[in-house]
Amino acid sequence: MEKIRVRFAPSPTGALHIGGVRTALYNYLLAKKLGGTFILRIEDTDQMRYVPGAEDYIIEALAWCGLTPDEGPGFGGDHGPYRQSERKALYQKFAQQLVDTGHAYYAFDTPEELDAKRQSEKEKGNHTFKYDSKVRHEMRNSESLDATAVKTLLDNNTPYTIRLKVPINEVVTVHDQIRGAVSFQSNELDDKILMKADGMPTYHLANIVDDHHMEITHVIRGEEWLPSTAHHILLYQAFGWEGTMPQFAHLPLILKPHGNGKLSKRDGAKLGIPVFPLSWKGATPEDSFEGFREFGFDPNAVINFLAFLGWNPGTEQEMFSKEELVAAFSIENIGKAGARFDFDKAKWFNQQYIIATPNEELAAILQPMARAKGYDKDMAFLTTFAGLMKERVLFYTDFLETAYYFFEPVKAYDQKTARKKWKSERRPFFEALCTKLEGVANWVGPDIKEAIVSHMEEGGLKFGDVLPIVRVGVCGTMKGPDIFETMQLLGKQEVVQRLHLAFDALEAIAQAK
RNA sequence: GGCCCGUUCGUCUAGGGGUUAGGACGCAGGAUUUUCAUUCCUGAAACACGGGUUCGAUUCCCGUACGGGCUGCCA
Repeated sequence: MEKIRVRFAPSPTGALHIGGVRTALYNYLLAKKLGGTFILRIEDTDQMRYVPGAEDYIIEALAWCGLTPDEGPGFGGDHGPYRQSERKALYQKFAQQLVDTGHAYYAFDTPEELDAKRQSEKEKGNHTFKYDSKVRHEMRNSESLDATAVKTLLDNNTPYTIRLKVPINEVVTVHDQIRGAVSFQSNELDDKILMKADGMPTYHLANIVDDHHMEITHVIRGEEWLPSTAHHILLYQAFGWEGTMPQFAHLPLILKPHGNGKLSKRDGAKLGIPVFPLSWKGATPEDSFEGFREFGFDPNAVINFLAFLGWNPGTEQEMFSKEELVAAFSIENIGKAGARFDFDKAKWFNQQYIIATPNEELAAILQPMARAKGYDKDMAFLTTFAGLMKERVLFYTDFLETAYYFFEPVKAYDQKTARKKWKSERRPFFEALCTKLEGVANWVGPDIKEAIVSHMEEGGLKFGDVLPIVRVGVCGTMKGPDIFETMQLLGKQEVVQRLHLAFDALEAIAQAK
């Protein structure tokens, strides 16, 4: 059997949406599972919407997710170039071929004329104007005009588009791998523009020409493309390429967490959740977004989460490494209905990944983040720290934010604990505790605990009287890892120093009430 | 409006003519942990509706409703 070839073909019009990442993922997964080739193709045929930097973003986002293309711009491959703007001549040649064989025609209607037509039809109460087989003879094109008129227009360099001449009274059937047979009446199909007046092809033409020349075997893309697939099949037929036409699989869309419609970039800003893999700095603040990476997500968790938005393995396993996803993936297990973006589930996946990651790896991830914050701690410290904290964080960023007190002095003390637990008359007891701690020869958790417990018993106090003060004194908060382990990591000098400082602060809070 | 796709707990979903309709997230309660979290246990929670077909439909068919997509010289 021939090796499969799939492509991910984004348009560089801005940041790559998380839905696009999922499309890339499914393509990648299928390619890897079948030992095929995963191709990246940049569909930059719209000069108006082109955004500089978007292509770099796409490549960096795929790299972060571990979805490295086998072929693509900058990745090599012998089916290039992989940017559509660099394949213009090819599209022009094939568009011309279609005109010559009677499958397409020149259309001289200007955008203004078309707008006016749409407007007048609307005012007449008709349905939306459609440029199709029923009206093309009323328009200005090489179907309605005689040959000499057309030649004159062409000789005078009149701007024109090339439109697909959709045949009449045919049924076009898409055999979708996910949805089965989907049929369209050709009479319902409009004469899609194939070549724009600026000499660039539209998606439809470029897509078919490229998929054919790049020998694509499976087209896996969003459901929004299902309606135009009928046109695509017509194009394959017009070119005589039906024999090598790829298989189609149209993916269900990713929907908003709440309310109607598909997930949009606005939802990210509105709900304070990431909808892009990486942060994106657009021209305006409204066009700038925080990404999953900057939010503190592990890319493998994002991949795992995304894989389950529209697909499932058919078993009850939920945690999948990329390799396991490759092994388990199949088009048959892709769902048909749109899936809501569930950020709580994404958080859960990330938490599970962090817990499952070895402490040393966590430390390596944390080190650059710590340095950026000016925290200068070695790998041994960070490794122990990671082990202490990993079961109580959701994101990588949480490590250094909620547990900042491992790196710098306590900024604030928990008011409630201070008021409830601090007793002025016990100050001598706690001062003595510090002295006792200074005497601990082997500064390790169990010995620290023993020192505190024995001092507590001598003073006739209970755990509830002593530990909250120690914890808040050292950490400022009642939340955190085992206090004795924490004290060990922080070191004797630091702990004793913090405790002395804390007694004053706690006293002040208690007095203030 | 037209065309196309879809519909199982709040969410992601498994299942499939006869099941106590399964799992996960989230939620509630409990155990462990003298903090928080983790972990474990328990619980509430679903087959959109109406007709068929059938001995029997959540499962098959048809409608309806609802949701989604497309309807650009965007992709």
